[in-house]
Amino acid sequence: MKHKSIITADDHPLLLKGLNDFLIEKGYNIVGCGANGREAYNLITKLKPDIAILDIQMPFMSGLEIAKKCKTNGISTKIVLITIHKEKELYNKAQELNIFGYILKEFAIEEIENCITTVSEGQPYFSQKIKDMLNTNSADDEALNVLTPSEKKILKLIARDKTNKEIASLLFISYRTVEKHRSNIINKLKLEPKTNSLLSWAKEHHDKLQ
Amino acid sequence: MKHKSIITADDHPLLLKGLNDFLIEKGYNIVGCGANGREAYNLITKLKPDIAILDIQMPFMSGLEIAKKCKTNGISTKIVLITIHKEKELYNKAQELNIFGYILKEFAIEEIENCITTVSEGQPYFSQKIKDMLNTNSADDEALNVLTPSEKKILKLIARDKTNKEIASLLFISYRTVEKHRSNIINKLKLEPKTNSLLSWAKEHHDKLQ
DNA sequence: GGTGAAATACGTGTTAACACGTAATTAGCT
DNA sequence: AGCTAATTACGTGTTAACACGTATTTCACC
Repeated sequence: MKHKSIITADDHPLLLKGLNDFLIEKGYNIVGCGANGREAYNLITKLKPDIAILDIQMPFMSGLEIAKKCKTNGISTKIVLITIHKEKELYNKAQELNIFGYILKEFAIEEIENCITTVSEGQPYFSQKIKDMLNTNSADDEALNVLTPSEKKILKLIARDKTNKEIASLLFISYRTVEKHRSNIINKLKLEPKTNSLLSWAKEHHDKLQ
Repeated sequence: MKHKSIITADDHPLLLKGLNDFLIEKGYNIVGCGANGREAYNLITKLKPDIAILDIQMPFMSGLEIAKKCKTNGISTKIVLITIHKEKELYNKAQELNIFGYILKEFAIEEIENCITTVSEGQPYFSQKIKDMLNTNSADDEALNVLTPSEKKILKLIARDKTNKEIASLLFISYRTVEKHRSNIINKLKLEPKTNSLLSWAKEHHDKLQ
């Protein structure tokens, strides 16, 4: 298992060093490492490693973009993302691309060996800790699924500080329709009956609105 | 210089490993390291190191809290904070406490040796990169300084979804006064003349409101 | 080809958040 | 003691964001 070739990449030099040192001490076969997304992608195309352990957030190219390009270019390197992001959105996106692993940096040391082992065998590995977190924190996410497509579209515009009339213009509908949607959204989300509870909610959850 | 005793602490195991490995390779005298704020503080009180390199965001006790306790307890350990936070607020707080250094994790490897050298000589070291960033990114921060204490207090409550009447009750003043403050804040911040521009602004900048 | 959900829209009314002007009181500073 | 900024407060008016009910059209789906 430890003969599998691995490359690593993170724009965080200290973290990259920590990761490399750890894996080398454990006897893994690190064949390269990059300081940003572009370097990482170049390494992958050149070395065609078995596994690439990548940060999501990197300059020039994100871990997700790298995964996408690998998929379209038919590179069989198995991508493992290692990140601080706990957002469900990213987690879902990761599962859609051919990503084999997703680890949180907080628990990297405990989980990374398990992850590499599992991924080496061709099985995906998604941190249990992430699953736990997403489950405990998904009340609002579920609420979002109650909304219809139009309602979601309007919510996004509300989060961008658009007034009802502006939204109406943008969507070529009456501002009264927007008002009605707004009212319906408040009902569905069961927001407290305050004047600006909807704007407030939209602002607080704007990261989940796309 | 390299004989100075140093302890490190970060709740991020990989990063902590990267930091320790790096410093040890460079020949520094690492006498201990902690995985969270409490461990870090215990190490400091026990070992009284010359320098403590701490993350800001840690469980149980933040780097800032540790600095504060060291100050009140008369411990002369020089605190260096190493963080991903680019917020001016934290930077300012750091300068108020007896903190000797402030480094961004992104540039840690380039700057940490300089920092340790400078701090060892009893001089404070604050990353030039932070200063650059704060200057380019401080339009809103400066705007905040235009506000009076009462106005800031009200802004915080607005960001917490309080209505004018609720704020009035909380502060034992008339809701008309709150309205006036609100109007004045909008003028000072030069917000666009929209109905909820203030709530919107407060929500977007609530992290800078304390 | 009917049925239900979604999208569209209006009538009517209430309220919170503003604008703009004015003004009294308080607090800090010299 | 005197000056300035801050805080407090009201009058008056406008508008955006709601609530609640109702009604038509569109569309997917069986």
